[in-house]
Amino acid sequence: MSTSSEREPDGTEVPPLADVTHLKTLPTSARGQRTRAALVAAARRVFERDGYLDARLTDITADAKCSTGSFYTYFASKEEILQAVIETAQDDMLHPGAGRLSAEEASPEAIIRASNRAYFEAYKRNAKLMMILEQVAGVDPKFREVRRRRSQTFAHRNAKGIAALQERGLVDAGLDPVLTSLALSGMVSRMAYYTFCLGDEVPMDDLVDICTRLWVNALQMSPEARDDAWPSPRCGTPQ
Amino acid sequence: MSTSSEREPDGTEVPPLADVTHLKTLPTSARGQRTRAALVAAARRVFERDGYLDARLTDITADAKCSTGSFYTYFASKEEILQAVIETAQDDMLHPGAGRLSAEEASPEAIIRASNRAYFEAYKRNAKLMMILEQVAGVDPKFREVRRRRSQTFAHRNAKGIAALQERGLVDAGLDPVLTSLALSGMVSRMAYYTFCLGDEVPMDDLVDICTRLWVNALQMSPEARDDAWPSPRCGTPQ
Amino acid sequence: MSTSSEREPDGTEVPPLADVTHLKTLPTSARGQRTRAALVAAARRVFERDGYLDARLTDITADAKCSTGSFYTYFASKEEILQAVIETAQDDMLHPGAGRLSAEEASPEAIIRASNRAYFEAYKRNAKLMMILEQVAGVDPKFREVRRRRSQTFAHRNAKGIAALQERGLVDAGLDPVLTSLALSGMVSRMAYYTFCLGDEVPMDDLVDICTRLWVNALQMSPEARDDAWPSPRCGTPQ
Amino acid sequence: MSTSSEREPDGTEVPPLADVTHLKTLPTSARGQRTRAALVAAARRVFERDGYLDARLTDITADAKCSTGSFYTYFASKEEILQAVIETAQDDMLHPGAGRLSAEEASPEAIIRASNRAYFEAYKRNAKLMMILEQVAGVDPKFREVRRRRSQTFAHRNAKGIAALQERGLVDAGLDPVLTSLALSGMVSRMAYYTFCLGDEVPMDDLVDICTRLWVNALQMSPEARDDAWPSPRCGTPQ
DNA sequence: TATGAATGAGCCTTCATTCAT
DNA sequence: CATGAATGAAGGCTCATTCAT
Repeated sequence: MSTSSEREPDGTEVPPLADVTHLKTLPTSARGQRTRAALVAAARRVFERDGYLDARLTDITADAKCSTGSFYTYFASKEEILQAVIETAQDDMLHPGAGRLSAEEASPEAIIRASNRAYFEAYKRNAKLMMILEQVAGVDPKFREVRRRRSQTFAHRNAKGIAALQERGLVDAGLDPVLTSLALSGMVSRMAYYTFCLGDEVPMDDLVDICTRLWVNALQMSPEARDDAWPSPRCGTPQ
Repeated sequence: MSTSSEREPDGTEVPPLADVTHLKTLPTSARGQRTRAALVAAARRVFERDGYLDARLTDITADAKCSTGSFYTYFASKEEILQAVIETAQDDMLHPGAGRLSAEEASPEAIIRASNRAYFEAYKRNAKLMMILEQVAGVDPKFREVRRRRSQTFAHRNAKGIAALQERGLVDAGLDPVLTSLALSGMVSRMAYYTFCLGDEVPMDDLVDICTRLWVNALQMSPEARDDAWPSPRCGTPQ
Repeated sequence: MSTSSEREPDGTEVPPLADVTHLKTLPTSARGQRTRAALVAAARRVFERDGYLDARLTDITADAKCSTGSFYTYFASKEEILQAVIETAQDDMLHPGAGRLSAEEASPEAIIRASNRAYFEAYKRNAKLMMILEQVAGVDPKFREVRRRRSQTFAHRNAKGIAALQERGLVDAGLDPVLTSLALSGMVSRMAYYTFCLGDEVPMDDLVDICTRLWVNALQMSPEARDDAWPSPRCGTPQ
Repeated sequence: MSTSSEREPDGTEVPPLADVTHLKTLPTSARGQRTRAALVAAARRVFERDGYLDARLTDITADAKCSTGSFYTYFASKEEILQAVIETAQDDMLHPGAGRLSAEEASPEAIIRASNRAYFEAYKRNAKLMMILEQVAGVDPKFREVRRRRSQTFAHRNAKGIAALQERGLVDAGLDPVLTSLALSGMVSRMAYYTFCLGDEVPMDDLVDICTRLWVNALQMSPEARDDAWPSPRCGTPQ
């Protein structure tokens, strides 16, 4: 779990996606850890079933087979357990671990394509949780910030990639890398939301194809450049 | 107010953005219409100030200087008055009335640019209401549907424009016009949300520039085509 | 309609079954009378459909095709229109007009039987209204009084009949005529309530048979007396 | 408390008078049981004072010295606590425990008399609650059913007693035992309602006398039979 | 006389959080 | 550490009645 600040492969620090300063310390005993884990798992089930706002703490504790009092042994509030639930999905979202292509062996387009696919697949796996996050982000500024950090992590990564491609003269140098990354990453995340949260049922391959093509076009990547090996950071993973 | 189905300039019917079948009939007397209008205006103020979920009906009626009972003369619930509030903003969002360029006198790029600018400006004017809509869409499927219809109205418009440009050979013929429109329109609306709802403070001109450039690039519009006059439907207005 | 105090055949005064002192005077114009009658008819329909407590005045005025304001032209309150509705049924209940047997031509038992049958048939015709009356009597002392007067009218009638039979030596002289009448009349009205309000589905003939037999037995009417002509007031009509 | 199905002395099962399937489970801890009992006692007091419909939940919790929230720990609604209140009175009504005469030592008439007296005395003790039950039975079908079951319990008992007397040739064999029991039991319960709920102030002894006499007469019990020992089930307890 | 919009007091219910056992 | 009973503020909604037009 990404409970402490991490570093990207190039050494840039990745800000934690949520404020992980727990009021409650993690339990030391094995039994305590089991109870805490049961609560987090139960909370995810209940949140995904009922939504965050409609979820009752008693449903969570019932599902976790513990008393309401025990809840407060591990979490200070309903909010805090949601944060814990979200954290369990962050690794999966940030480092999907699939489709990682080394820059030496893959062209820029292939890397963008792989990143997009990895993103969409991770989003699909966590779609219900993403809906929860959208729900609370609409209500609670704290979770708007959580979502913003997640977006920025992706946008920074991609901005760096775009800038690198610009330096190598492979893409439109007139594009502001930060705004471009923000826009294109937002485009991909929006598509993911439409498809996996709202259920618009676009086939996975079509999603990957159209987004990759639009990225490549938007960056004005020259035909020859698309096949070039692309040295440094990953790019194309949207926010 | 767009209470009845309308038609686009080209004759296509625009679906109403919300189910305008009121349970409560619109008041006939002038006095009733005044009261109803006062309630809708008050509701908008209160929703924008406190958010939808935290808004209390009594705050609305107090602001509208009428009794709680009068509220229920015109609306069956908080939900229903929100729908009415949203309707009052729909015309402004769908037909900004600014920057309309006739196809005879403007190039495709100019039209896209004008549409994007008009969209961003309308979004800015209604930003708080858009946040409200995001908030309730996260909570209530009925309003997810309202938002979805709004998106689809824009996406359909733009898909038609893209298809027209493809027929004229001015843009990448390999792009699926519907998915492309969905993606690029989503990109623009996401940028609007970042900027005007989350307060990321990007200057209006930069927003218009980057989005227009990315549209043009993504569609692979040839340099000469950008200056072409572009006959039929507007394009570039994002969802 | 029994809007003024009446007299029994023997000259005894029958108390009005409801306080018929109208706050509102009866309308003089033909139009007014039509509207009032429409309201009373509508009220009966709505009360029978929804019950008194759940009936809304607006449903009544809507059914009567007049405005809410007009209601108060004719009635001072919801209570008052219920009284008016009940009055319309009183004649039917008190003077069923069927099965009246002259004492010269009928035996005591035949008269009791005819009275019981007339009562049950009148109750059946007005069963829903009787349920309404039970409902409001449970809630409002004013209507408990209405019901009590109705009971007493029957009980007085019957007490007189029992006393007459006792004088003629045809029935058990040791029975207090008032209490006996109260008990036996109550028995019959209870059976009517079970059957026609609660829906216990006892055939009409069985109802009449069992009640008549129990009356005759309870009074210890001698076999020969049963066939005797029975001079004066009707007897056996329960409360 | 009669929370589980019971058996009559002769082995017949007595149906529970109310659906005792609680949505809320009975509290296990002593503290919980104390609170629940306090609420039920408070509810009875408040209902008897204000009537069911006018009773406010806050009055009940105030009287029970607990918070409004605690009410919902034990009861799902006002309706449900009324059911609980009624149950506490059922034992007293069904098994008054007074005047039970063994069939070996008492005549049929003595048993009827004792049963009537026991019924009237139990009714008097619970008169206010009986009014509440009448009130809600007029409004809520669920409680009409509760009342119906109570009636049927008495009616079944008595029907059995009547049938036994018929078999022994002591009473009119031509009477349908079920309808006869229904009618005579209804007569007694009606008298109880008049006297103890409407306040008609008939002395207890007169009530017992007249009802017993009417029962005995109605059944055509022969003078010698009245003194007979009467073996099996109790009879005369009205509904 | 007819209309129908306006009134507003009143109460049931929820559920995150606390704390005595 | 575990338990689960106790807490209590807060607000949406109804509908009989009034009254200006």
